[in-house]
Amino acid sequence: MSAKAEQKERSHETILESAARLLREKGIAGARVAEVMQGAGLTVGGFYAHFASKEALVDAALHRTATTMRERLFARLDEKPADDRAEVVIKRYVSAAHRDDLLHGCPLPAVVGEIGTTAPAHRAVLGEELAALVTDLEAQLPSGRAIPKRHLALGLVALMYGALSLSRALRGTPLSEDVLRAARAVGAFAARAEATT
Amino acid sequence: MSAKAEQKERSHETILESAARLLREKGIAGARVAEVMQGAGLTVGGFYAHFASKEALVDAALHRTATTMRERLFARLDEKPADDRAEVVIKRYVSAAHRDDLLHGCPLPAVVGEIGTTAPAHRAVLGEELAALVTDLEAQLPSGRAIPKRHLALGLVALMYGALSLSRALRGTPLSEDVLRAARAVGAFAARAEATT
DNA sequence: TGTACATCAGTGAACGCGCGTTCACTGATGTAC
DNA sequence: TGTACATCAGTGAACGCGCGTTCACTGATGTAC
Repeated sequence: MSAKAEQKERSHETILESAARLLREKGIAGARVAEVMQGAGLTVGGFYAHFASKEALVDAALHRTATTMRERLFARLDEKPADDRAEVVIKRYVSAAHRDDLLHGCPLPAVVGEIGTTAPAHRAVLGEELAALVTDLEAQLPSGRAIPKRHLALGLVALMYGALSLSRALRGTPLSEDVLRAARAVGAFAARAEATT
Repeated sequence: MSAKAEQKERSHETILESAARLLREKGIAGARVAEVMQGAGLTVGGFYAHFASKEALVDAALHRTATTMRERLFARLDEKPADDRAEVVIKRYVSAAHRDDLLHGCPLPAVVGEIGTTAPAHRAVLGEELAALVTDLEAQLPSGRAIPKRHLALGLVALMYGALSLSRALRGTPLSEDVLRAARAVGAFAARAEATT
């Protein structure tokens, strides 16, 4: 590949990384094209040689951030006892560290509300990434009885997302820690009790 | 009171109602001042005689919508057996009807993300309304053992909010119904199992 | 009761600002001969 | 190997548009005498 093409590919990557960071920090509307380009060390004008529109950028950044988040969430699980794995995932996701880690953390809290209201165009990516997350979590669940595995996984995802989302919105207030602690307790309880009931 | 003052009070109320509706439909940024006033049958210019700023309006509308939502959620619970009440609340909140009822429903899905990212000014109201919701739910929970009542209530609120939020964002796709069903199952399970374990 | 003035809820147009997108241009890299 | 032209990643300024907020004005209501 020519040096020119390599350069462009590098820029594309840098733009995506910058977008991913801003998306998690400021949401869809808050991640402005000019700021994304500035974060990539470039100027606004060049953006449209890399992406067809802001919408396309957001879709790409959402896919990217959701993927890296999933990788981190399910990393090195083989080191843990099989029965603990779901709980480990829950604890990793529902934690103060994850709440504060906007650089590598989950993008959902910053975008789900907007997708439900003013940015329905991103509904499809959201669906795909969520389904992937549910599938990954399902694989770590012990077989239960009262609730089908996939339902339990989906319910746990709703709990995890809800807790992180509220915790981020309440950052700096006591409730922010409380909701994490509470959700960890309820999540672990549901995952375990289901397995042994 | 003079007819003039009465007129102004009526307008104030109408503006708040219009804002409450738009806030649930379109979020904070999406609820534009001009549209709020138009929805109240007035023009933009008059707005600042009623509210100091858009921020003040949003705070007021958030308090209003959260309050009416809570009233509806906990209405006529005395008709239900004490042991079922928490589950009834969960089912009312985590339902397709509530997902689609933007006129009277919960404002949280539309605003929590923005408060966490671009609108931290509303963090205080969010905290107050959430605390009120948790307190109300806690009062309907049977006494459990493994998890303190308030923690269980807070965890259930995270689950309920998370499920409604995702369900609204995924409206029109199969996952939208699935997440409601899954969260109802997990919520009812946690509330019940906790009481009897 | 009537008249002259004051008040004030609401209007409509303008303000400054920031956004996504477009476009003529630049200069380094790549290609043809 | 050297020269002339083509390509194209990135620049910087402009575009149209919509937002929150301001403000001079209007006309119906309220008040003083």
